[in-house]
Amino acid sequence: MAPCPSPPEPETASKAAQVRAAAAALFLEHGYGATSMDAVARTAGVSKATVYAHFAGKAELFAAIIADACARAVPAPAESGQTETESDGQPIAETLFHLGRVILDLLLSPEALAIYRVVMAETSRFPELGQAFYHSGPERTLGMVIGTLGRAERRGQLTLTDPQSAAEQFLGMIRSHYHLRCLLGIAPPPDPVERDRQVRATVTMFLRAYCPSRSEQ
Amino acid sequence: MAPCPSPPEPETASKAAQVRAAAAALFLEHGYGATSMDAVARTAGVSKATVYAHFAGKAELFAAIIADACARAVPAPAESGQTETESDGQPIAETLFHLGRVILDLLLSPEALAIYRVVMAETSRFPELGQAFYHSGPERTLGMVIGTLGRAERRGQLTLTDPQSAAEQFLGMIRSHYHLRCLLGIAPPPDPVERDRQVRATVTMFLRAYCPSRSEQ
DNA sequence: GTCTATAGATCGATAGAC
DNA sequence: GTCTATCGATCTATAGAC
Repeated sequence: MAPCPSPPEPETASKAAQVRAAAAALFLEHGYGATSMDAVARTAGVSKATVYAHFAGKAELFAAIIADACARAVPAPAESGQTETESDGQPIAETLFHLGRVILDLLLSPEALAIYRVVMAETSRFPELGQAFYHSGPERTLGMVIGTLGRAERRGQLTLTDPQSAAEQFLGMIRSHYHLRCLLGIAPPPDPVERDRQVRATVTMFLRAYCPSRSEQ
Repeated sequence: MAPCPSPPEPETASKAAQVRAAAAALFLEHGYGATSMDAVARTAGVSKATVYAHFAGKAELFAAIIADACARAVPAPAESGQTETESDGQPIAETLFHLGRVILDLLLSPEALAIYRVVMAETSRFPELGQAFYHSGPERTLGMVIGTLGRAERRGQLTLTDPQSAAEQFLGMIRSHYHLRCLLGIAPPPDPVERDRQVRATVTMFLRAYCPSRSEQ
């Protein structure tokens, strides 16, 4: 029988991928200092020498894993909800509610919370990671909100003095205390009903300040 | 000559205080995992055995230092600006501006940023620290804002459906992206002029939504 | 590339003299 | 209480066989 080039073993892919998966799980759960290369190798089911054959060291492995996590956890919902939901006939309240709900779900996802915690903790040791995360995460989200607010303003649905400032206000209210409470481990992420209530309150307040015709709320 | 009970040596106080000071500086700058007991002892100018004579272990030392930092960095400005600034004759815009400015300065202080980073990073290993920090920090700040908004509402300066929700919105906008950017090390804390502009924009937006008579803005 | 085995350094914590 | 000296464990990283 011919040798099978890709064995259907528990190794889902190459050894490098196993190492990446194990390192991602451990780094995001326990942080940089509390994760040892021994634990990475053991979790990945390979030897430590194999880990060092694919990554130059612990710092490089950490940087690669965090960069991966940033690129993977963010942009998927970032582009959605922009073309379909946001149409001319859509009330601005509905547009903002959907946008805010998507962003809140993203912020409160376990992966995003883990990335926030780890990147904040290691900004002094890995300054470039904070930059990379900010550009691929919060900054892109902010740009998305600015775009939505700007288009709504051109449609006459909003009256803004500064779209950037209004977008930061909107995002700040969406995060509110929930993001902080979850990052500190005070309480588990709220259920969908509570998230709806939170986003609804934000949109209502936002429109009271920036909507010329108050009929939508 | 009589023996001097408190020598005017570089040791500012007792050895225990030296250890606390050194541990606070190292833990808040480098985090829990990257700070060794050797480094604490060396920085404090004492031997490692002395450190262990005053604290049972690294975890206990860390918990003591963080609890100290929480109690010290927060309540000083927490009670100010409540009785003096907030009088019946004061316009609500001025009250909110002063309150927001104090809170923003507190959030962006290097000590507060360090505490946020360290506590968030170690929530899995020290869950009680997240609770302690939240109660002595963000929760107290939130209560202060709720109190101010409630009193303003009773004076007829504001019309709120829910003071708690409005306070969280106010705090979220005050934090905005500055707190996040500083936590991630993207940019240094903004200068006083920029902070004024940020708080002013927040208060203006807040009053457009919640102030029945719009004459103040 | 992948393994076993280990070097070399550092960690948290302690023993014993004073 | 404070010191010096050190233990045992663990860490990052590598050498050498296959």
